[in-house]
Amino acid sequence: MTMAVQRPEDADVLSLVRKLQARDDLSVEETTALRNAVDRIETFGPGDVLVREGDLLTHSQLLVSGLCARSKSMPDGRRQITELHIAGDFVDLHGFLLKRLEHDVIAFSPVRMAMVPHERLKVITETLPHLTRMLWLSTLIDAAIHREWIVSAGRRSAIQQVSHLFCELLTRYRVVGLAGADRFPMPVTQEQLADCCGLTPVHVNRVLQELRGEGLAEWGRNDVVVRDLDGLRRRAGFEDAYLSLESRPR
Amino acid sequence: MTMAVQRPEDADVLSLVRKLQARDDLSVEETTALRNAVDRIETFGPGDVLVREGDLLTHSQLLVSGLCARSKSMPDGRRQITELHIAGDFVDLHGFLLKRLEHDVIAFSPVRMAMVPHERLKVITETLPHLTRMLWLSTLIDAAIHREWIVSAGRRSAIQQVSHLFCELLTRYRVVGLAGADRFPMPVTQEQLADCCGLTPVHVNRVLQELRGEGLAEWGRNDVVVRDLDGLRRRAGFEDAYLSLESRPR
DNA sequence: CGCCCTGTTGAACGCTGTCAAAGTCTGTGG
DNA sequence: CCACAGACTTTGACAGCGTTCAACAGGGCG
Repeated sequence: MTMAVQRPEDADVLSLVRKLQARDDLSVEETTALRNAVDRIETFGPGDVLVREGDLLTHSQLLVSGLCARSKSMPDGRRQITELHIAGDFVDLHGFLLKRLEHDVIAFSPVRMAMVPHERLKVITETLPHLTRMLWLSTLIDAAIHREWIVSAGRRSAIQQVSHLFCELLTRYRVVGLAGADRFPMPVTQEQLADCCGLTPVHVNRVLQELRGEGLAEWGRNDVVVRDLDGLRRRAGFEDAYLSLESRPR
Repeated sequence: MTMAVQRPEDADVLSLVRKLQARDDLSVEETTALRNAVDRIETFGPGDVLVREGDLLTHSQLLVSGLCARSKSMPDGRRQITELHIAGDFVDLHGFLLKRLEHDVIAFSPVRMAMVPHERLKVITETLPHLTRMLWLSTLIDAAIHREWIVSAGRRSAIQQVSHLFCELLTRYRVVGLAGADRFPMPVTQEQLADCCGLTPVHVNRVLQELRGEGLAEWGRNDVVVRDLDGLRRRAGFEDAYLSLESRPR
């Protein structure tokens, strides 16, 4: 897939600002600093590798639009996805301090990435402590999501795992204002969904049929339609506390 | 179990300093700031709850000695542990910005905790940017460990999971200088180990027998003896890159 | 001495994986 | 407009890893 480079615009940080504002107020100075931290915009297509495992990193990438995933590959070729990222997520802010990631970040759809040089992030840590804490917070929410995925993989049944993931994504899309009334974007194959849940594509297929049969959710080519949110939450045992949706001083 | 309160000493931050120094140099000013951030020391016993899910937090706790765990409880009473913490780990530094944790932190052994008021952490973020980044880094390593556990729970067999956990703990204990030549402390029941791996205690028991039978590792009441580290690593597919053991400017 | 927690063992069950094949959709090019 | 290729989805039969259930053993501690 070809890659295009563009000039950044104010709209590019909108989803990130929404995401952070849901957890604490941001000042104008802070939102401006985020906007100015963006060096350029690049676009990629499905399957493109945005960050390769082990590479030394100099930029962090903010997902402006589209869907991407953190994917860990095993020696035998099997894969496990450890997080899905939607607009407003800094897909490799972890790389700002880790310097190398131990996994790939790959695009699941056409994506627009805002490139932020680590040097500018460093300046933020030296001049804007509250904004620094908010960026730190965003990585802590990533960690909380990781923990919930550990519970899913370790203790939930296949149908609960898929249900839980759907609840999580609907909630996160709502935070940035990108969910429909009862649906959210999901441009993902069943094989990729299987890699999220640690299942096989065959079994994911059966689970999706069961979810449809129970009237809970329907899997489409590009999105998921939630037919019965309460039922889905109950099926999943979903509680949104781990997403830290309270606005409070941080 | 009774709780005792004591005055902090320099030695209380030693393991943390070692852990951070393994990733980047710390200045004297920074190590002093860490030492002065400690308000008091408290001790707890096995089974004690150090942090309860949902509580509003005002301090973060640095584990000085002993072993503790992040534990998520499900409605049906089953549990999943999402991380084990050893000396030098800030068990709820995440709580500094999340303000509430979505899981419990429990002691697995007698533990010594250094209590650090959030107010003092906030001052660090406002005056010591590099130390702030190092503390942030420590939470990013937690997240990397979480991701590895997702892979374990999602894609590794039971014996690989247990082997991988042993490799991880031996490596982390070595960083803070608390591992023996071929062994590390593990004051944990098989049921608790099962909660780490998303398995049943019965199956964990069989896996431990298999590891012993293959001459890879032996499970003791208070520690694990690694008989064949290379073999264990191969069995687990263990790579230590996710622990960010390179010292470099951050 | 006796309780309770922890560890151990065996047998049967079942969720999910594996394997194989057929069906469907979509974009492409003739 | 149709034929075709390739990726994705769907289905069925069967196997296996890990669970469940039950019973028993061992050991620390009151």
